Amino acid sequence: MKPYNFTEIEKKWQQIWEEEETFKVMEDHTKEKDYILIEFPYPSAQGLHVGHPRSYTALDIVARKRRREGRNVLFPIGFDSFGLPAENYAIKTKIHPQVVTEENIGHYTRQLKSIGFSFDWSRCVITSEPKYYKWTQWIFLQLLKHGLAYKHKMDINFCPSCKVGLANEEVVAGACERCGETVVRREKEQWMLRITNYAQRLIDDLDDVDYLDRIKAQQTHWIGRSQGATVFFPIVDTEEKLEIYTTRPDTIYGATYMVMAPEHPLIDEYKERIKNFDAVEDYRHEAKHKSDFERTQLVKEKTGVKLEGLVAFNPISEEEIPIYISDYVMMEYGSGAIMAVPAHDQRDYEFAQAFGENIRPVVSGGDLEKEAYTGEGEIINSPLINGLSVDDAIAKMIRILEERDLGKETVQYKLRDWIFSRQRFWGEPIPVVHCDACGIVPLPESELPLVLPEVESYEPTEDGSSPLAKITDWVQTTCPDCGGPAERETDTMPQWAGSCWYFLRYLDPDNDKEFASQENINYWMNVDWYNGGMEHTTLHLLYSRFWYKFLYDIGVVPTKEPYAKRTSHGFILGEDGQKMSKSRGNVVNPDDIVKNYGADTLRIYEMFIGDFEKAVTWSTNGVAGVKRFLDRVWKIQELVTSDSLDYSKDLEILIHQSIEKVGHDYENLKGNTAVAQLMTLVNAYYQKGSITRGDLEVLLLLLNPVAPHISEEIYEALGNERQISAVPWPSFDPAKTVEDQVELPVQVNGKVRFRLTLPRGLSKEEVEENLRETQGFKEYTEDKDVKKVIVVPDKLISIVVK
RNA sequence: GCCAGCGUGUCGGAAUGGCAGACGAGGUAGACUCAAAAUCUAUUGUGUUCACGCACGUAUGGGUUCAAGUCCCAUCGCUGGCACCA
Repeated sequence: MKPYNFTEIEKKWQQIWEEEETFKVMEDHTKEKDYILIEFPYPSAQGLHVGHPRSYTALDIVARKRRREGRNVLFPIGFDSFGLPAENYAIKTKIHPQVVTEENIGHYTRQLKSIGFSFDWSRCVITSEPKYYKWTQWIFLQLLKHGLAYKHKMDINFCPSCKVGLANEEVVAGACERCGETVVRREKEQWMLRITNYAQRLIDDLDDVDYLDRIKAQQTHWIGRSQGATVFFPIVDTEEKLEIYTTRPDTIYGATYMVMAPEHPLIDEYKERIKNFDAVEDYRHEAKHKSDFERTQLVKEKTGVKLEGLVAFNPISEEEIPIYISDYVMMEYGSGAIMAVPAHDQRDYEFAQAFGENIRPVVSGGDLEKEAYTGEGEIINSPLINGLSVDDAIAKMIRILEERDLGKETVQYKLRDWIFSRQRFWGEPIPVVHCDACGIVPLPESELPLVLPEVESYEPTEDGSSPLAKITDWVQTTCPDCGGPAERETDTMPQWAGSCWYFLRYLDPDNDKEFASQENINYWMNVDWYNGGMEHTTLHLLYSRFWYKFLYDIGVVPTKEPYAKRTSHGFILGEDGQKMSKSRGNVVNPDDIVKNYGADTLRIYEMFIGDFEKAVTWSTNGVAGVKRFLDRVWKIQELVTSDSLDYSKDLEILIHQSIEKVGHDYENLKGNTAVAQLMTLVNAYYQKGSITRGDLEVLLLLLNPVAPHISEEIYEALGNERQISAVPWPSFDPAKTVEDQVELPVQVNGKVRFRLTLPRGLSKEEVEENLRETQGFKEYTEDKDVKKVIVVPDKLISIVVK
């Protein structure tokens, strides 16, 4: 017999699948569909990571299995090809990001094909292609039209050396990730998307989808809904009212001072009245130049400045109370100001201690000598609500505030609007112009796509604008509305834009009239199963749900949620248990595994390595073990001594069990135990020494989703005309998954003492009758009192004696 | 600090409340070989016994149960996420 030449076999089958378009999906809308989606990769210069095939294989298995169950399966692939690395590379080398991106996509494509995924390559989408991003721009224009995109001045992280705005992820320990320069805050006008309008729906609709609980929990937490009250505190001797948000209106009698964020606009408005404005300015300056990093590192020490000359009035306790500014209050949350209740909030407590402010308890309990008391208790020192519980007091105080027009019940979210512009080149141009006469004017749809112009250099400009700003003849244009001179927007969209809707483009990737035909959308949506990394839970996953809900609102998609089911895979760590990285030298290249062990070994190993959801450590020995398994599978061909398509009698039960278990495990991302079961089956075949053709074929049918090449090869060698990919998934007979006889362990006072073999299916009474006959029973109950006999039919017997 | 999850042999890991350690790796012994690799066979939680066996054993301490790795309470440790969010 020929040796197992995986290189040859894998090349052969990959070629067949490509030529025969085996996995091309048909728009046959009469069939039941399954839309199975993996997160499309960013085509990095490093090439595929061994982490990629883990989730791709798991879902490829599901796709391959479900096709064989007669479903119309869409399992597409594409590339999320806009992004920073290609641009940074371009700055260094002057090579157009497009060129690098194309090369990388070519590399990824070859790698992915070498692993034998059953993607429908004919539907490949690439987000940096104009025919794709035309529709990303189109969606942006719809958002703009519906008031969900707006420009807003705000502080961003800015690297003075690179002259570029940085995303939070690009700031490491307060410094620029690329050059190490200390990052400062700089005010810039940014495009924003009103994701906050959808906050409540993004929480509520999680009830209707099947996501892992931890994904739901993380999203809910990220959106961060809280319920409380807005209260207005008048500022003495002015018409002004300071608006605050609190979740504890019950403690308002304990509000002995107020704190505003350093950026609060009221400060400038009343600077004439603030006697120590210099000190205030110094503090504000300091706070502004503290990076987010420093701000959070200095959590312990409370700092601030009292505003001399401005005094607030607590409208419930009717006292005048001082106002401070402090950077522990954030401008971005609530209204940028708080009522400080030092007795019942730990931060306020610390601040009050540092500044000698009055700590007045209004809820009984705790020890205010040590810390603030945040628990339940009876309201005290609060004439209007004394004696109530916290919950009742909150409700009553909100009523009082509303009656007296001093405030109202309010819901707050931590979620902020999405900063949607980047001062970068390699992204979708934002398709609007700035016209002196008309303001911001969207491009008409007919002018889409607005394509990226050629630029000389990819460096940002002096003032931190996108390199597009330097292309004068591109920037200078005419206003689509008035025909007068206008300038194009030079910001581009963030990396996340293209991935917000790519799953819709797969449905109809070449359509140049619509982003996808309504017919196809109606047939394929929702995505039945979407798998991706946990790191995308609060960004990509949330953003794309937001866009999809918007598309639903404007009537172009039929469902409220894009993804019916979401699962997540764990990371693969290097052999040393550390994250794989070049500098650690622990990177495993999937190409090497394919070359030295074969794609099937890689695929099986990635499944066998451990619990799909957990982080796992790469093991070269483990890979070798899987290869040994496939060698054994290959050599099973020599064990076939009968051409019968029936299963061997003494293997029948194990085979039926395996069909059940392997199918179940594949569907539940338990590739590890599915593979273990296949190993058990193979071991049993060897144990028996001679098997039928039917025995081998059923093994191949089960093995095929995880190891498609070797299984097709052996199946063909057995003389089958059809490929396994066209053979229905095998079925099992539940009656044949169990033995006629069962061996029941007999526990005496919780310990297994002996066993009893009985026919399956006996009633409790029958089992007990049989039990009482046994030598063991007599032995263990001799001169003892049998308290209880518990029979779990076909499982176990438990005897309690005294 | 908060949220989610985890803790099982030498290692990766299995176990709808019902025989803990499936499957794999590694180790040990043997077969084949001049030898090695590969392959095959046996063995492999700890203690104790010549042995059948017996006792112990799923981070720690307690509890519920005829029965707990699994459920409950507390503690310790680890991982991921969030974090001066009022």
